[in-house]
This record gives sequence, C-alpha cells and structure tokens, in this order.
Amino acid sequence: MASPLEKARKDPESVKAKILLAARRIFGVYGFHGTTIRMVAQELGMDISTLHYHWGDKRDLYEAVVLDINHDLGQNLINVEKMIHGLALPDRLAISIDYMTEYLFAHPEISNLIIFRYFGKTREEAGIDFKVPEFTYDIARSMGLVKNKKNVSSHVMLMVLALMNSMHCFISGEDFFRPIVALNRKEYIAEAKKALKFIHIPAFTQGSNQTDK
Amino acid sequence: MASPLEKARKDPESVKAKILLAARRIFGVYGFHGTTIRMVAQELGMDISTLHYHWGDKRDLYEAVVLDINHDLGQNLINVEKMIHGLALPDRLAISIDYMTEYLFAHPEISNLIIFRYFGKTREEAGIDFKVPEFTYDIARSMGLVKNKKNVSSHVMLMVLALMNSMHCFISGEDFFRPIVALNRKEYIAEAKKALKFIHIPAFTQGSNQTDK
DNA sequence: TATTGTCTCCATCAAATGATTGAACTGTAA
DNA sequence: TTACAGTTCAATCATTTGATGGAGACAATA
Repeated sequence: MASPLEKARKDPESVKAKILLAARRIFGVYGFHGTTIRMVAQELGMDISTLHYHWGDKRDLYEAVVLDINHDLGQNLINVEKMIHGLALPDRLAISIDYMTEYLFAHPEISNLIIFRYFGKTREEAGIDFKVPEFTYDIARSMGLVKNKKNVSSHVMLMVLALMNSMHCFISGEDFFRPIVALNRKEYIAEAKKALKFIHIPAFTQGSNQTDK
Repeated sequence: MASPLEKARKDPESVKAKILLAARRIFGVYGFHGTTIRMVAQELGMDISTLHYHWGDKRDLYEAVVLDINHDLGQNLINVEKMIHGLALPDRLAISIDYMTEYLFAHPEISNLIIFRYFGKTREEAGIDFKVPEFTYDIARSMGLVKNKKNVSSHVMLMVLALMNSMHCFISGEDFFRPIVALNRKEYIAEAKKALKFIHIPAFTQGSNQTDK
C-alpha cells in the first residue's frame, strides 16, 4: 500500500531513504539521461538489483525524486510564508530571498533538478511534474502582488518566475560561476544573496504602483 | 586541413551545414546524453554512418555545435557593442536587452545549450567550453561598469551573470512558462523583454553609484 | 569506356545500460 | 530446529547506442 517514497520518508535511516538521497544527488548533477542506475548503486555501494528491489525501475526512482523535491520545496515555501506574514513588501522580499537562498544552497540538487525540468526534455515525456505554476501563483499571492483575485497579470507572474530563476541559477551554477568571480563558497553565497536583493527588491517595489498596468 | 565546422560555415547549403543545424537543434532540446546520433540522423533523413562520414563521432559533433554557438554569440555581442557605443547606461541596457532577446528567441538552442553547460555535467568532462567568463567581462566593460581596469568587482560580475541568466531562462523556458502566463509567442516575447528591462535597468542604474562598494 | 573520388546506406559489431532471475544470507516466529 | 519473509548479490538477458566495413550509386575526367 505505502509507496517506497512514503516508507523512505517515514524512516530516514532506512535503505530506501538512503537510496532516495543518493538518487537526488546524482540525478541532480547529471540529469535523467546522464545518470545510470549503476552510478546510483555504486555511490551507495550496493548492487543494481537491490535498487530494483526497493524502487522498481529507473523512471520510478526519478519520479520519486521529483515528488520528494516538490514536497520539500512546498514545505519551505509555507515556512517562508509564515515568516513574512504582515511585513512590508521590501522586508517580505529580503527575508524570502535570504531564507530560500540559504535553503537551496544547502540542497543544490533541488535547483538543479528544477532547472533540468524547465529547460530540457526527456525523450519519453514524464507523467510527473513540478508544481511550478502553483508555486509561482502562491508566491505572487504571499508577496501581496495579486490584486485581482482571480486574474493575476502575466507581468507579475513573469517577475516572480524571474526571481525564482535567478535564485536557482546562482545555486545551480555555483561550480561554473564561482571560479569566475574568484570567491570561496561562503563569500559566494553572501554575494549571491546580496545581488538577488539588490536586483529584485527595487524591481518589485517600483512595480507596486504599476504591477497591474 | 579545413575542419568540418569551417566547411559547414563556408557553404550553408552543404550537407555538413545541414547536419550542424540539426545537431544544434536536437542537442539544444535533449542535451548531450539525451540525444542519440540516430535522432539527429533521422531528423535529416539520412543514415548514421553518413553522419560519421561527415563529422566523426558524437563528441566531435557536439563540440562543433558548442564552437558554432560560441562564434555566433560572440559575433552578436560585438554587434550590440557597436550599437550602444556612447549612449547613456539605461539606453545601453535597453537596447542590449531588446537586441539580444530578439536574437536568442530566434535561436533558442543557444540559450538551451548554454544553460545545459552551466547547470549540468557530462560524464566525461569536455575539453571544449563556452566563453562565458570572457563574455561576461566584455559585457561588463561595454556597459561601462568596469572602473578599475584590472579588477572587476565580484558584485558587478554577478549582476551581469544574473542579467544573462534571466534572458536565457525566459528564452529556454518558453515551453514551460508560456502556458503558465497564457500568452501567445509574440506576446510572451514582448512581456519577457519588458520584464527584463523592468527588473535589470533599475538594478544597474541604482548600482552606478555603489557598484564598486 | 574506364578510372577516380565523393557520398550514401545496409549490415554488423562491441560496449553500455536497464532489467530479471535464482541462489544465498539474515533474523524472527512457530 | 524448521519455516518463512525480507534482503542482497552474482550472473545473465535484451535492448539501446556509438561506431565501423564494405558494397553500391553518382558525377567528373581522362
């Protein structure tokens, strides 16, 4: 009855949980086609047939990873929403950026996998999907940018998407960007946060008197 | 002597040029591991051995695609630099964003492939690379953001990277984002340009009196 | 016509990869 | 002890995929 994913979440010490973690990491680095189940198995020091025993086929494992990440991300967005409730727009933005950036830098495979899904295609289309549209709308709403309850302007949606993308890009592109700016990890994270706030807070605040055209 | 890539560029009607074009498109959609040479061959209605005859192995073809895209992108950045020379910063930004967005929307595989390279890994590391660091520095310079000739601040570099990333994300994510905002292609492109300018011009102009801390 | 060089494709190979099978090992309950 | 469910792994299979060989088609030229 309980899916492997549910079992994995129930007991973080279980083999299933370990598999899920390794799969997140490796799918996050190499993408779906770029990872082989042998890579995941080797990372765990176990046989590929043990993987199949616990999770079924490669697609099942990948979809479990996507679901798991969706769950984590949604959970954290809820947390943020609670933290910023009632504050002024610039503060809401600053706190959201700080919190989410910190969280995503600690789990870069989330940004990696979301970006893979946005910008790439798998040969066989997946039935499973990220909840980006829902998340985008939720963020716009919790930022107080949705004036007309049932008709969010495209402009606002694109602004929110741009903010999310900027964050994912800094996190996911760390290996590529950090050598360019010659910073250590700690400095890079700090500068990324700074840049995100520097760019997006003025954009949203100037927008507050024209977001809805 | 002349490489297949040079031959392809010399004669756009040649088989090699057709192969290069198809390879750009398909690598751009599915990434390196996600595309098979059979997919490229089928797209062209030719046999895989004909592909090998003209280009060598898969890696060669991929690297030719990367070189080709680098070349095109560099060429267009030079064009932009000429267009904006001598103008004020907000105008430089607006024109650059308009021009590059238009260009990249016409060749989305460029954004796709650059993003794949930023954010993903191939199992065997490629010897070939995108010239992002050089391009980033050139853009910062042509925007007039480089004050100290030999020491560009990390902050400015990250700002430029964020701008480039925002553009690539809107272009590369069109299939994913456009249904969310419910716009047709023409409207989406217009809104993307608007959002990019709306977000990044204030960021850079407010930054002109504190870019170098 | 014969020759040569260019190009294309069918057939095939070898390696990589996803998936399965059956034996063996473990601990627990009867 | 025996029986059984849960787990792991070595061995193996079938398909996909990158790559090659050799024969044939075609055009240009002597």
